[in-house]
Amino acid sequence: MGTREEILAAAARIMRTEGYARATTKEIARAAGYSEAALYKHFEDKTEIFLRVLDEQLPGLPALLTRLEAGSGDLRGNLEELVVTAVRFYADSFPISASVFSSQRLLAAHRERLHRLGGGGPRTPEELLAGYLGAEQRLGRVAADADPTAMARLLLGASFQQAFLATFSGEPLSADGLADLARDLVGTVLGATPSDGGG
Amino acid sequence: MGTREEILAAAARIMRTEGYARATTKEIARAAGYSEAALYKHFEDKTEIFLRVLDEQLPGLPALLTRLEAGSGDLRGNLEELVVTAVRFYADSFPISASVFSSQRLLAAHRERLHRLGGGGPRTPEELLAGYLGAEQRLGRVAADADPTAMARLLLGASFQQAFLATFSGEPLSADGLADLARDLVGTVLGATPSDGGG
DNA sequence: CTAGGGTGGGTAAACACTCACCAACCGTCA
DNA sequence: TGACGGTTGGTGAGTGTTTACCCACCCTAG
Repeated sequence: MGTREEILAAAARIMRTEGYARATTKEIARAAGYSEAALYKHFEDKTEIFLRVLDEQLPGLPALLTRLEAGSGDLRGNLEELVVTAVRFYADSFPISASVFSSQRLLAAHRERLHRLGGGGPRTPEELLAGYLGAEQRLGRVAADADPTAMARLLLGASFQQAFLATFSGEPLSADGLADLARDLVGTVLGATPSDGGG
Repeated sequence: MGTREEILAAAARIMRTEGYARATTKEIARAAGYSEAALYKHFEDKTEIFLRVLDEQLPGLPALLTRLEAGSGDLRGNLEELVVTAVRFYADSFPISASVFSSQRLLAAHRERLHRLGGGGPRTPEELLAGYLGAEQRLGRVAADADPTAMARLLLGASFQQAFLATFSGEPLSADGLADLARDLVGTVLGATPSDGGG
């Protein structure tokens, strides 16, 4: 890992654990094991560091989504695994995403970057999941009158909010709790709750 | 409006529009029309100002939720109105809630406050909505095998995330778009999509 | 010898917070 | 009525600290 990547990793670590306010140039340099001046050999300014963290240091939810293949595996199982992954992903990335709201300048810069990158490239998680559900629908594994976009929004939205609440309250996400949550959410969205519904 | 309330309103305004990073004591004082020293006549320190903003300056989603009465009105209509209100509420409060993540100190202080206030008092939106749905279920207006908690999490979660995405992208929430969203989400959660399903 | 990547030790500005002071209002008392 | 003193809520001008950022310099590989 080069110096540049060490700096970005340190910045991401601090933002996750201490919050944006503590992610000062001095703290980042110390955590990365370099001097403050070194930051400026690799980045224009502090804003660029944060934008790079957002671009390069967030784990990939889209990666899992593009692996979803209609018709393969168990639909319910696929969706439950997706919810578990999504909650973990959101819980991980939330403290960093939230810091974008710390400054209007950061927010504006990040919006512009997303616009430029998002033009013809990867689509949003919502669109990817809706696409998958639509394909399953065409295969007859999802009710014909269902609304794939609404289903995607409900599942990802609930994952997002549950991750937010967990991060907020500081309680760790247990594997069991996550599995229960995933089963209940997927069961409700697919329309038929299995008979052994848990708490 | 007393000085104290003017200060809180100014702080909330700045956090909403400029972000936490710009919400300095100097800026708050200037926006409120007082000197910096005046802030410290009314508040212990800056942290207290932000905690009070969170307590007193956020609009009330719980208020709408407690007005929901099982058996009255149209179930679908009630839920759609709730979704519209929830998206607006979350979009309003997001920039302020997000700033809690700016500092571990703020986050810890806010957690403790929530714990103390939440001990025997008002419950969370999720619990209130699940309670309402359970009551409707007992009245036969919601399918007997449905999971009220999962339904509440899906509806509020999707509202939360859609509000986040709108705030993030900077696009305003149109009344029509919100109504469509609410109809699709509620229709999917209740299990039967109306025949005239829109885009 | 040069160039890229590193550092110690700065700088000016911004930060949260405080101090001595003051004006206006209060009930009291003659 | 009106002088008196205390409390409340306000201020201008600071304080020391922390911030992002930079300069002069250095070390080493090619």
